[in-house]
Amino acid sequence: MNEMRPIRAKSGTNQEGTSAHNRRVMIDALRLNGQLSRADLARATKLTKQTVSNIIEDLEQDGLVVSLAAVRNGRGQPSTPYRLVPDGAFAIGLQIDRHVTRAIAVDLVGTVLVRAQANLPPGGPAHGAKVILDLIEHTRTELAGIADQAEKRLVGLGVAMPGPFGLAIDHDDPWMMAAWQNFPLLETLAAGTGLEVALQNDASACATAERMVGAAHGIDHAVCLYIGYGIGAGLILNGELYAGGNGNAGEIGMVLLPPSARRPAQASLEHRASLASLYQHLGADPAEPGLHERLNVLVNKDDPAVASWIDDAAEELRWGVQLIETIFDPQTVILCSSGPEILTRKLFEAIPPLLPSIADRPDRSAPRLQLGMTDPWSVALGAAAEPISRAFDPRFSAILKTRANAIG
Amino acid sequence: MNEMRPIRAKSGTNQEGTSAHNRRVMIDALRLNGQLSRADLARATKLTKQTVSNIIEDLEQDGLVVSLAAVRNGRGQPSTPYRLVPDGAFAIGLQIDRHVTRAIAVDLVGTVLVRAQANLPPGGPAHGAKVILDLIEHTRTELAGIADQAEKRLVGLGVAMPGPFGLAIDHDDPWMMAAWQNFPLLETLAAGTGLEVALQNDASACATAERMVGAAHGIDHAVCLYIGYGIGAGLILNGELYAGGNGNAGEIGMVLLPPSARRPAQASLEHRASLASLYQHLGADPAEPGLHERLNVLVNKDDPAVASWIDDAAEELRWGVQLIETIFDPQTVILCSSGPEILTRKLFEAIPPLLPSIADRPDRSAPRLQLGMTDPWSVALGAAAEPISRAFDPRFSAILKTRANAIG
DNA sequence: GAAATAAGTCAATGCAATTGACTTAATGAA
DNA sequence: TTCATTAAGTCAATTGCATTGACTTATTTC
Repeated sequence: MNEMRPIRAKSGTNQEGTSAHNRRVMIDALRLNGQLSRADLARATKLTKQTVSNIIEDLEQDGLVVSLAAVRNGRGQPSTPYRLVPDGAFAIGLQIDRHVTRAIAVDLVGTVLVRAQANLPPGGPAHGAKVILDLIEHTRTELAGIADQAEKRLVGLGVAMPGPFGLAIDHDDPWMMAAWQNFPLLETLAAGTGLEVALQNDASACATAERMVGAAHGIDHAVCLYIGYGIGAGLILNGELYAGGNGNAGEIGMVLLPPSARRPAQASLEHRASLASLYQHLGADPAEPGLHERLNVLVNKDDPAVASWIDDAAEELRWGVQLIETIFDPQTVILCSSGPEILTRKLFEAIPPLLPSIADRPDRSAPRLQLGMTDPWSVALGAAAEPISRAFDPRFSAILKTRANAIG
Repeated sequence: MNEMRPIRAKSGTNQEGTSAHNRRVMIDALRLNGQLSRADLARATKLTKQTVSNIIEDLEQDGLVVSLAAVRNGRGQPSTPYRLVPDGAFAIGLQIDRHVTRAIAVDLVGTVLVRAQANLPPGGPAHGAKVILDLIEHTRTELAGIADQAEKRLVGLGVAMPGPFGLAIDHDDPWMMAAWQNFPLLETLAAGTGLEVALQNDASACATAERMVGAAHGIDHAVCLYIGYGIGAGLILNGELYAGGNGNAGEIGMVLLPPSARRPAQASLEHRASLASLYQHLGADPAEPGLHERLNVLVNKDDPAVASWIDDAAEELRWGVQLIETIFDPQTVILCSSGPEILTRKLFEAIPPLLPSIADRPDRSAPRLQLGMTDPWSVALGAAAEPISRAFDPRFSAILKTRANAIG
């Protein structure tokens, strides 16, 4: 056939794909249920006992699962439960923010083993790249000191930074977030660390974290409403993170208010409910050292300026929640923030009553809105969770062949 | 283990799943590329020539593909292209609207073979159910007259009706759309037809149609902005229709306008840009016989009332497009409507200039907004396309085991 | 004509899940 | 105590689909 035009098609699969999927399903089941016997796994995955036995044996050999003491459950031979081995795999997560960068090392079950932080000098990647590589190196060394075989079991490096990605940019700030986007960051990090590198925006990272160890654990349809310097939504759809056609899905902060709102043209949600808007409201410089702590104090003592911002922001977010519910029909919405915990909590408390929406249904199980992780490190945690998820979670792409065979 | 608490886990897979997936990949590739040789398929799917040969032989035996005349392409043995056989499978689609119901029969490639329509009497399912079953029966009979083996190759019945689904409802209209929702429609239809039945809302159906034979053909991230009696968005995410946690994702018409808009509380997009709003604007009764044609005439002669509605609606939709782009980051947005073609076209022309959004990127290929199918039957077509898609498109769920084995 | 190139087939192999019988270890009833 | 019952888990053989490597066929190029 005409070799000129590219042929569009999905990949096929083979027994390797089958096997890979089944291994992932086992790991996923153990992650969700804590501990399960081989018989449990066989029932839950609809595979045969024998198949499960083989796979579990394999996973045990690979150091990913271990057996626990046998338990009697009535008649019949006692079962031997298995659970995940935390030290079975590790990943490093990197958060790049405006003036700070954080690195985290996690294990297979999402426990944080190392935290490290560094200030990013103004001037963008020209100066920042080395700081980041050093930070990763430092994290990696610390991890190697704590966990045996950590290097061998390192599955990748996840990176989170503010989006959106890939746009033509006409303005920039002293920290040059825009410059970071044009910088070949992934390539630099891959070359500098020798690890597989993947990028997501900070709201997605938050959602990834919530899915591994937080409120979205085991939930297939959840949206994280993330309030950072900007605002974004991290989307868990069909049990997987959804990034959109260009990795920018969920940039809810850039939604313009409707034309009839009689607002200054092109006002966006971000303008009234992000930390940036709070800093502006307070007349604070986002780069001010110790701002986070000062903010913490202000919120604690019920500073009126902060309180009035909370009222305004909560009103906007109330609408944002309704928007998310209406558009995504998730099982739950999770509020996350990189701000001080108390601020997030107060914001969370100020949002109700929620507006009527399709989420207001009689058969709900999860709450419409819940508080997510309030740790400012949760974005970095999500960054670290991504490689773990990519390596071990069941997903369509994992069954597909990635390369053709020698013979054809 | 404790049998009491249910174990959450995904299904495993086996060789059946592999084989099923690979068959679907072949069909998908032929659908997307028109015609391909076995060698083409092997390269595109990354499977071996032999595997492809076996599968194609199977598919040919099953009457799903046929070979065409061999073509010479330079050196080497000429290749034998294959294409899908339209008569390889059929499906029936049913659209239930307020006062009318439509049925369509399509073949494997989405060609419409039968159209049938009936008025729905007021009074909801009590009276309507029989009308619908008769309409389906009629469509089926006609199809059997046209296509050989149609009954044997009928893969299912797709149903489309206005959402949202599953809410507690406190008001209703004479056509009792709400009553339809509480009625065990799927069960009734499954029992009455003996077919597999699936339900989607009308915006989703439109997206399904656009994906099979329209502007979303071969595009993995697309959103249909559908203007019917209400407004909705049909979501194609990662190449599959996304329905949300409860089948209500994309109910964009129910998005409330932000609080700061100084509007009557709880105004929604639907109030100004749906056909319902147009009927109200014109003081027309939606149930008026021949309304569609009258509207057609009005639009054609540039009726000022219609024109002013178009202006208003276009302004709202301009915002709606920006909202969709910002939230889903699709490759393209497709405007669909169940109204008269000219109305849809005028609306489409009135929407630009589009608002700035993340979709406004330097590396675009598809237009940000395009006109979809303007046929009022496209919802019914989408309903019919769903069973075809479910039976033949590659998707994650298709590889998973659905039942455990005898032995275990 | 002969070499090169590509499509497609043949027969054997490989591999992961399946099958059915079997073993082990508990409970509960006689 | 004994023995049937129930359930977990193993063993060895089988199945079924993709793969492998050699081979055939048909065309172009030199």
